[in-house]
Amino acid sequence: MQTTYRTRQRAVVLSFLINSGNCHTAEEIIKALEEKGEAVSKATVYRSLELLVKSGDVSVFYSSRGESALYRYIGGHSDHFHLKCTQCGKTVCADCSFINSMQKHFYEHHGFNVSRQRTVIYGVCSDCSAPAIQPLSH
Amino acid sequence: MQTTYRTRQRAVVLSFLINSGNCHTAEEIIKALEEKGEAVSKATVYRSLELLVKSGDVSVFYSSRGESALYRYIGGHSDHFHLKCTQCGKTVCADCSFINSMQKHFYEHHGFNVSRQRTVIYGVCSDCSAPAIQPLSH
DNA sequence: CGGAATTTGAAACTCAGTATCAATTTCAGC
DNA sequence: GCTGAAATTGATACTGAGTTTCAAATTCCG
Repeated sequence: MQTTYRTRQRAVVLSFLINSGNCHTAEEIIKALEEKGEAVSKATVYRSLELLVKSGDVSVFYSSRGESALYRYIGGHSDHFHLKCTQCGKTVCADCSFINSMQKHFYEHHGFNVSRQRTVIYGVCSDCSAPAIQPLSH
Repeated sequence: MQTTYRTRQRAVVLSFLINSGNCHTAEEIIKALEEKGEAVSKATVYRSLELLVKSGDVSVFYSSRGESALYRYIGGHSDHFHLKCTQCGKTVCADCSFINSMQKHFYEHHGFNVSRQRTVIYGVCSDCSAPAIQPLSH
């Protein structure tokens, strides 16, 4: 299925993500478009996002249950992982070359082709590490 | 808060996970206990799981939204990541020393203390990759 | 233009997980 | 072993992100 952006609604959702460049929940997008006077219904926003993810223009990433999925424009090529702090909930993007080694390792030793866009690394960020830094657990 | 297992319900949930050794959704646990005649209410199963996760005996892992969280007994020491295939949905546990390097990298370069139990690596498994690829065994 | 096919939006629905609260169980002190 | 405070349970109601439904609107294409 070829994704086309021939409707106002899809174009508006896509361009919102392109202009922002950041991660957004579906609800954020709905609200933002409403405020811009470019209202698009909930159902249509979800449907558009699904298409955009399928076409590779946008990445989804699911953190914990109870938190909404985050959508982000990647224009078909993304190079980062998400680091999510389990204490404060903040999400940071890690853009660095170590990721290549990781990808290589999992491919060569586990036959597993890592998806950079979808992977989430959980842990505790530096801000939340207690004064007396806990030793690496387990 | 010290986690104690002084109630029948918590003990039953824990021992179910210990005996199984596998990942289970909360609903699976509820149903299984019912069938064993050891019924524990939904609310209590969720509460017990939360305690068990806090105490480190059990790990949760959230895959995509729309799929339930998976709980698994880890007895306080787990050394693996979850590799989840975005095509067939299968989840594999990767237990290997490379994980130490990863943990070290994210700690040293990003100040981020990676949680092995909670992290999910997404990608495409060898079964779903193009025909010819065979992983090196590990 | 005109009819078929696609897309939209409002509203109802789903369902994993959470909150509520009265009833039950456990615990600590006696 | 008894007793009252504290913790825990379970039935049920609730929540909220995401999905489904279906009639109305829009787009496509000959």
